[in-house]
Amino acid sequence: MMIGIPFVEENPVADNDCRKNLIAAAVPLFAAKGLNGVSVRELAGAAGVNLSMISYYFGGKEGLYAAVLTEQFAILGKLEEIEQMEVDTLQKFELYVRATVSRYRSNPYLLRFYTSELTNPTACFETIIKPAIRKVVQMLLDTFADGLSDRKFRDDLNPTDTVLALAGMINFYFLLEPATAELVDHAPERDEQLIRHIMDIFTRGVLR
Amino acid sequence: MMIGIPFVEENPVADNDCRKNLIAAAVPLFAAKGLNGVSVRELAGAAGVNLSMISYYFGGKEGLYAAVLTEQFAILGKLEEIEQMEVDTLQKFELYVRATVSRYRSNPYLLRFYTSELTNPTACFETIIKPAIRKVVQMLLDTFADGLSDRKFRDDLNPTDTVLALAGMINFYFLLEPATAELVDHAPERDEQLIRHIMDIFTRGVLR
DNA sequence: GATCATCATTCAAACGTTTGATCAGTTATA
DNA sequence: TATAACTGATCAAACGTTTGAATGATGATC
Repeated sequence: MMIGIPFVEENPVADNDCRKNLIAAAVPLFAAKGLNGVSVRELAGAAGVNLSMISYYFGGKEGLYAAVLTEQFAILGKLEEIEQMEVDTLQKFELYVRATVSRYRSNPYLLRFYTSELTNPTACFETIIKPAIRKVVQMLLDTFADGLSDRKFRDDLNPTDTVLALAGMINFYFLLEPATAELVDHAPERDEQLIRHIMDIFTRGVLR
Repeated sequence: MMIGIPFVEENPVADNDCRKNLIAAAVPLFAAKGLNGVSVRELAGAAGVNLSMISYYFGGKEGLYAAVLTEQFAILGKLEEIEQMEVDTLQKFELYVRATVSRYRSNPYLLRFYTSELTNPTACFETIIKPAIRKVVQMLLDTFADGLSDRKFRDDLNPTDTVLALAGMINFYFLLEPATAELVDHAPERDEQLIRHIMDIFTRGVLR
């Protein structure tokens, strides 16, 4: 009988191919079809392992999904460091935009999980996604407050409207890609121009 | 034997309670859990009709889903009229933002279908969602071109970056609501302020 | 050094349940 | 009475999970 989920190595000493392969194969599948859109047989088949390994290592399909999301969202923690950096307040916003772009470029599946959980939340939403997002928004709000107290930013703007506007400009660009691929050039080569334009609009909007 | 889908009244002369109830019940369920997250029994139960009515009226679960999406996205067609209106170019953008806000307020499920299809596209994506989105983006691009040729807008901005920035600001605000409800005030009473701030940032960004 | 017990791991097979779809049959309508 | 609307029962297929056996490596015991 299966009692619990077996040990999880913190240090990657033991490779655990089976476990590793399952997560690697699950990422693109869950990202494309969602938790309910993929079967355990499809997951096991793509990973090249026996389907009972999902229950063995993750306690079930939802456990594997949670493991995937945990791995995907770990990278969001890096954003918190931005506020502590010793650069101009406005440059912190640009760092956020740049970090967001490079995150989506280096991990093409993150945004799918992000919006999938926002739209059709699973059990993971409250435990993993919501806290991660709130940390980022809080960081942006604090950064805005810094710029306000330094008398760099206009004081007639609502902080949340402002930072969500910035986050919206950059996130929505990537979200819309599947629908506007033929209409809009989403090539990575254009990222620098995109960042400049977004920061341009934002800067004119918030500066005194 | 079931041969095909029965007649679909264009004019709502016959009420067709069964069909109507199914769509009405399916909207919140599909919006919350996605196509694969709801069973036909759950749908029929919520509508208070027999399970086989789904196949009878819509040819199956996916048919009901398509009917829901068609109904939800029909309202997007209204946006096309904006470009033809005889108002200032910048005011057209504000009309777009206002229409978007009021659309999400009057139909709280639309955004879920919108982003759900963008993230985990079903068969409906290519036929219903993609064309609808592209029409809106095209309308915004044309509006921007008008402002450019009138020498009202800066000519050093990329049109697509600009209009997607505007669309992102307003859409992302609603998308993020489930995650930031405790952090950000999303009350409809604040909508007017939100619109003003977004248009404020956008106007400063694009005007010469 | 050989034997044994123990352990995590992996497997094929089967589990019971739920799925979406369909059927023949019944009621309602016109 | 003919057609449309609807019902309860039933279907095969797919679902996620569990089972018990097989495997191979590890360490202790004699």
